[in-house]
Amino acid sequence: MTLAAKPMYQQLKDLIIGRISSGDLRPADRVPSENELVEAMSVSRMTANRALRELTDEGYVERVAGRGTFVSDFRARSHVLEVHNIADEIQRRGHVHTCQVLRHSRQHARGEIAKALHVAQGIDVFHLLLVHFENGTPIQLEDRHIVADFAPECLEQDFRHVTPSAYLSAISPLQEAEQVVRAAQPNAAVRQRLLMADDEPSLVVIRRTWSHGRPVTFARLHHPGSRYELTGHYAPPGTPKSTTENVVELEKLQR
Amino acid sequence: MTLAAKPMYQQLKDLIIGRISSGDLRPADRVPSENELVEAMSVSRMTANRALRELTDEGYVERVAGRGTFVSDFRARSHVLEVHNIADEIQRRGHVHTCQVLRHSRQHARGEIAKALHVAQGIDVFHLLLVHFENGTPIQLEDRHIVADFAPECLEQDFRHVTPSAYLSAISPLQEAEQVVRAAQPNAAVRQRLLMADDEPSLVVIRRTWSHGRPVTFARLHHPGSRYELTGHYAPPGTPKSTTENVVELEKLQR
DNA sequence: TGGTCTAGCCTGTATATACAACTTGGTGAG
DNA sequence: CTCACCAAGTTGTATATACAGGCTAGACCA
Repeated sequence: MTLAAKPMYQQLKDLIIGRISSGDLRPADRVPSENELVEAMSVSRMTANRALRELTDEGYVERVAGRGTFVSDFRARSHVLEVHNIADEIQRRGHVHTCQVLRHSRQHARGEIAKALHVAQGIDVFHLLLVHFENGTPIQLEDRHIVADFAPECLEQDFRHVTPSAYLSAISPLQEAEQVVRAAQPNAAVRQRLLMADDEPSLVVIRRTWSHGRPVTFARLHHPGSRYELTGHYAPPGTPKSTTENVVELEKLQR
Repeated sequence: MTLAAKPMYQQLKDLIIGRISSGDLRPADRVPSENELVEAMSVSRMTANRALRELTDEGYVERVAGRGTFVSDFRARSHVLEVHNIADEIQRRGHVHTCQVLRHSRQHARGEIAKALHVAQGIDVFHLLLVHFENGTPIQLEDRHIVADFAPECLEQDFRHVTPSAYLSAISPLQEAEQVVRAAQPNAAVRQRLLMADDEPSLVVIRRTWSHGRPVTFARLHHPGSRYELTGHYAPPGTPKSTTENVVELEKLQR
């Protein structure tokens, strides 16, 4: 915590980000114009301009000269979410996503899970075990733990139609993520759920996601090696006009 | 191509990026101060400030109040390179990197390679086959093709001490990369080179890199699944002060 | 009714100016 | 010689102002 007052342009940014995070401003909603901020916040237009311009660079809002400033579509901003939501990826390929819920329960965190989520042993967590299908073929086994007090309504949720990552990001913006990718030999249970051949390796993504400074969910995502791959594209920072192209986007391809 | 003149702040950015790319300004070199730009370019200080501030956000330069503006360490800007260079990763862990050159030849591009590199069949390419060791244990089999006219001195290079990616980025900044990560079952040759168990899967990274708008190198990087993983960290755009934390950094962990 | 035009709002950029905070090098006092 | 201090240069922020250009709704005309 710094004691120094934040600069005004940052206060404006925080204000608007707060209204977006809280749901007060939703995607496509109109954000106050520069002149409205000038009057409401008693700042100069250049200061309001800087705040809105940086929010544009960071992907929170989009601006159209002559019309105004509007909250971005969430997916445009949160690459982390884009990575998360396998349903969207499948849909983007024009395929059909279905999901089978194998487990959906409340447990006490222990061992590795408690450690990964930075909670004490025995704290309540939800455990989800789902299989995601693309056009009827199993493509991902999702083994996820969620800190219970972050998502108290979790047990009421029907995860066949809203993926856990979409559900979690609706509760609160997922702000940071850490992931590990490895090749592994799945055990028999995983192999059976994903209809994998005996000698087929799996691609495992282990991902831990933070919200408001604390880890809230820990997921192991198993994929059949013959049917799944991660692709990434790296562009240099700055050259294109939009910063949304500056960040790695990871999406999987099939076929 | 837009016919409209670029805005002045963008011209300033392009100017400075050009001086960095050309080597005229090297890491830690001092960039002209705002007031120097004001005099030299006949712009207002706010315009120079915007140019330098955005270059800071994009990782090209670092600014210190009272001292000046300095070209960033290259590694801080070019995450693509950071991903490339396995020798650096190993060294960062305090381990010893060694390298064995299995093949180092000039070939005619054909089939998949020609297609990936966007060159006609039969065009000259260099082929490299290297094994990278970490503390004496093989950790990566690098199977790389390089467009010959991009790196004409390639055959003279000793890749035991300078990795191909370091060599290539020294020739010209690698500006764009595309990669695919998959789990695979390596063939016997790969398995033998990497000292892998019979049933051990491999993590394969296939990477294609662009410079000045054309693909210049195509690499298949095989890793033993039990000894290698890719880790990534995603932070939200904007919240921290440094943009270097906003971009994915991929590095591998061992043990 | 249907089309055109314009006033008004909005963003995008640029300039001139001002003050605060930080860093460095030199100056002067002890 | 050493320490304290100050001046100059630098970045960081903020304001007031100006003009160009995109967009839209409503006025206006045929």
